[in-house]
Amino acid sequence: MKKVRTRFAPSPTGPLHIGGVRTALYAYLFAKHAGGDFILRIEDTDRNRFVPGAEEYIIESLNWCGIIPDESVTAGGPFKPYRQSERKEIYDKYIKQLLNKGHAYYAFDSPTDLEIQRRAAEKEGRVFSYDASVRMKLKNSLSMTDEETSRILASGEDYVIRIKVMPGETISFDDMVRGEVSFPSESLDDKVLMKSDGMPTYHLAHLVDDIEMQVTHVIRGEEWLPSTPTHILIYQALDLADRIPRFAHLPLLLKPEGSGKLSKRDGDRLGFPVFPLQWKDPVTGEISMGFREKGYYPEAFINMLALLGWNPGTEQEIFTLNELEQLFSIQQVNKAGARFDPEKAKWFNAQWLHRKPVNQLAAALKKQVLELGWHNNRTDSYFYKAAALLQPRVHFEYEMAQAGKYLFVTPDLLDEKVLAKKWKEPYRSFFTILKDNLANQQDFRAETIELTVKKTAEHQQLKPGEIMQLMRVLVSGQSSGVDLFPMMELLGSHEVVQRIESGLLKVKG
RNA sequence: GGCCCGUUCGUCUAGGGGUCUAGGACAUCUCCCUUUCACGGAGGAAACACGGGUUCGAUUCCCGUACGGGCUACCA
Repeated sequence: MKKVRTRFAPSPTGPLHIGGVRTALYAYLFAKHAGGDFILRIEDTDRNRFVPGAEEYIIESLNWCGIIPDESVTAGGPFKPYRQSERKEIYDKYIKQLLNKGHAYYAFDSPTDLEIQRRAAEKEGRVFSYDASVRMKLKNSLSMTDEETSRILASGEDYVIRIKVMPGETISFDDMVRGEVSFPSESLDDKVLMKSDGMPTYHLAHLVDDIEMQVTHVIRGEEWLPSTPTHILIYQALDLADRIPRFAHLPLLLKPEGSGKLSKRDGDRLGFPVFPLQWKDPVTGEISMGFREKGYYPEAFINMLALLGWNPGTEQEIFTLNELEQLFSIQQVNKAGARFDPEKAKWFNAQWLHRKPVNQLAAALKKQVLELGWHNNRTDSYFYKAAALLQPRVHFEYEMAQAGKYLFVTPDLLDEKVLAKKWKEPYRSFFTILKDNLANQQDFRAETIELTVKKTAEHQQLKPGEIMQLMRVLVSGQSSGVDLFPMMELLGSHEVVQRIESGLLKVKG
């Protein structure tokens, strides 16, 4: 049994979209589940679309997600180089083989020639396709004599090399997520294998590399499904039919609303990231937000992505990368496209935050509070307790300081709505008495505070329910927040008494 | 247009001939807990696109239709 090897092969044309990250994740999980290797290969055969910084961005993104390749440009490996632009000679060898066997041919049609063909076809309501039905009428080594071909080649004129697809065949293969898929060869065109600049196209390069790098399973997006039969034909032409990898074509990620696949525009329009990391366009300087910068944990991010199109068949929803590696199976991948739901993404982050150790949150909270300049003399124990109170009520770490502002700063405004609705002037004397009772209380713990409050209320013939909300507003300024009595304990007797005192002054009679 | 792929609650999905009165999660609504607020818990509303077959029986299999998506570049 051959060792399982999968790869993720992005092209460095910009930031990695979350659909791409998911593809990488599935390819990684598939390999790891089988105890195999995961390779990162950079497909940079198109010089025109190369974007500086994109390759580094891709590597950093995967790294942030914890998707660590066994072999890559940075990690090296037995099949280096892992950048296609550095593997030109290898492709040339394969091209020559195809040419020699008559499976590929030279084509001299200029881009303008082809454009004319397309227009003409369009006029007749057809779509031009460079295939067996027209190739003998075009300028190529099949329609010309060998002498002519040699002469043009020698003259240095631009040419491309195309695969010669024979009509009348049915190409079928067994896709791991879709099952048996088949195509008539007439529906295929003579795809360009080598461009006029001497670089191979994706179709040739990826296939050669997959063979050379001993890739066993090709896991990629659904957009590649229509070109897969051409790839199979190339394998066959190369006498590599017995080494064709298994294919798995993943469904696409769709927009949260409307139709079509998820794009950068959707993120901008609806206010959520579509990229793992923030990206600054080197040309326009435009900045696109990233999940990392939006406060998402990488664990939550990949957890969410993993469930977008895959499901283990149980009711568990929170998984570590490790668990995913153990449970992942390509048979459980859905066939239909999945809409990305930004709301559920937030929920995943909250779930992970609720599971974080409190001291991690305490450290984050401390940093935020210090940055805001709210208080710098709080003890670490204070931050720990504050973080513990805040933990269940936030979705992101960065929300903590603002959500618990009253734990650090005396409120200057009290919630008017609650006051208007619940305040009655007779309560003033109650709070005055309560304040004194609290001031005299030796043991200022949540339970004893609660007892004091209830006893005092009882003495004044008040129901605790009447004054609880008002007490919260007096102490925190807000109508909602962390557990009231633990909050008072944390603030301490002196602070609480002062806040009630100054709060009462702010309440209009 | 052509080729290919898909279609279970608003969204992510489980289930794949009878156990489906179609399960879970997000969002939404109600209630409970907390005489506060969240977390949490309980419950409600909410789906097998449609039409034909096959079958004793179809959400599940087959065929059509509709709808959605992808591809149709010397881009990947």
